[in-house]
Amino acid sequence: MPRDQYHHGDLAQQARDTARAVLDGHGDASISLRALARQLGVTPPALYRHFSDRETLLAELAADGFRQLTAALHEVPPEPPRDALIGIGVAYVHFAHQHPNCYRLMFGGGVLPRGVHSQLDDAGRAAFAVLEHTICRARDAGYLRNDHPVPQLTAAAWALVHGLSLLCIDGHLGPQVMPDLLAAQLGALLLDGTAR
Amino acid sequence: MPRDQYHHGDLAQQARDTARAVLDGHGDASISLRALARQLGVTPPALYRHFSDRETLLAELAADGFRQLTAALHEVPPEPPRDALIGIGVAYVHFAHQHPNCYRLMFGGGVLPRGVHSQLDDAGRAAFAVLEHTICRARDAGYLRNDHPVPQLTAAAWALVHGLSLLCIDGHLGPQVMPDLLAAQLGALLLDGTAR
DNA sequence: AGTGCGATGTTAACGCCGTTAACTTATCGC
DNA sequence: GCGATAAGTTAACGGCGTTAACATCGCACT
Repeated sequence: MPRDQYHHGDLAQQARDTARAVLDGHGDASISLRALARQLGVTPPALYRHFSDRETLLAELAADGFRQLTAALHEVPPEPPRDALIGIGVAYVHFAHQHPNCYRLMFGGGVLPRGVHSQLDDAGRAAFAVLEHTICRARDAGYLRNDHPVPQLTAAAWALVHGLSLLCIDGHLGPQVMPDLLAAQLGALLLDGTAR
Repeated sequence: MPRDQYHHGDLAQQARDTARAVLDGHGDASISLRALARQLGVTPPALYRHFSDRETLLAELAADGFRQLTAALHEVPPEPPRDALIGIGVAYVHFAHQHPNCYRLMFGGGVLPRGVHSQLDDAGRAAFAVLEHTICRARDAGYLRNDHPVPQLTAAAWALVHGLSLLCIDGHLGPQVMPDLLAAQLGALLLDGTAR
């Protein structure tokens, strides 16, 4: 229990928390190490004792987001297959809608490179694995067509929920859409097909 | 035909071109007005005679991207409906794959706000209209189910191609995927359904 | 109890950025 | 020619990420 003077003991976590608040409120572009330091009553270089650079801090936030997402997906009941698949999709879009700026950071592409921050890559793969596992189970249970390879089915599902998440987040679908409902409807559409 | 001294006559277009090259090569984050001015042999404030700020320049690039995309979608043969729908999807993903950084700028969300740069909004709507129109035609021709509203079908199609584009661009689907082929396969999957 | 050392801060500085104000020069219509 | 205006310049402000060099705190060991 340190006195909050020189060593105030918890700078790393406080920095993460504050940065996360800024992220949620104003987006990753608004996260500035100098502003962060100011807000924490510390000089800018102090943060470099805990994060090798700004990008690493962002990567930690994104990895945390992936862990949250993974947890949310794990809460979806695994049976019956159809409900599990649609439930995963709804949970996915729901997460993105609840944490839009975090989601954009996680999947931004331009801002965080792959293959550099290993814990970020791992956390991302873990989230993906839940989706893939659900699809495998559904196919093994005979619910999905087996004339298409699993990676293709997975790509379709992921593309649909990922695209829907971003379109919702960015307001491209108009203001009054209800993401959870729409996710369920589009999930059903993918399962049943749009042609007649 | 100005001597390239004080007024070199074409700064605005040259700036757009150079910025576009930087965008394609290194992403929007690497576009710096100062570096741009340096590269064009001009002082930084000169650019402000032609662009009210950095964001406006980026918006012009993004709007140009939307116009390119719209043109590409218009080249897809409109018949028969199934081929038109899949063709639109393939062309869409193909564009994103060819101009990843431009596509990210167009749909980045965090970087360019809606409702601020009207020409950008217009260009975006025009691209969307092509997709929606194709779906309307297919439904009117009796090819698509009519127990779902058009906006829902449109959202499904758009979400799929948008999501697939970004997943490809960001390398989330592995290195050896072929975007055009995958787009055609997933398009068929959405039309025919994944359940059996 | 003293001491040395590593962890954790600080100060000062570098070079980059976007942007603005005030000024200068070129070009074009009359 | 000349005057308005378009298109450049110089100089400056404040913010940013990051680094090097230095200072201080607190714990582990003698």
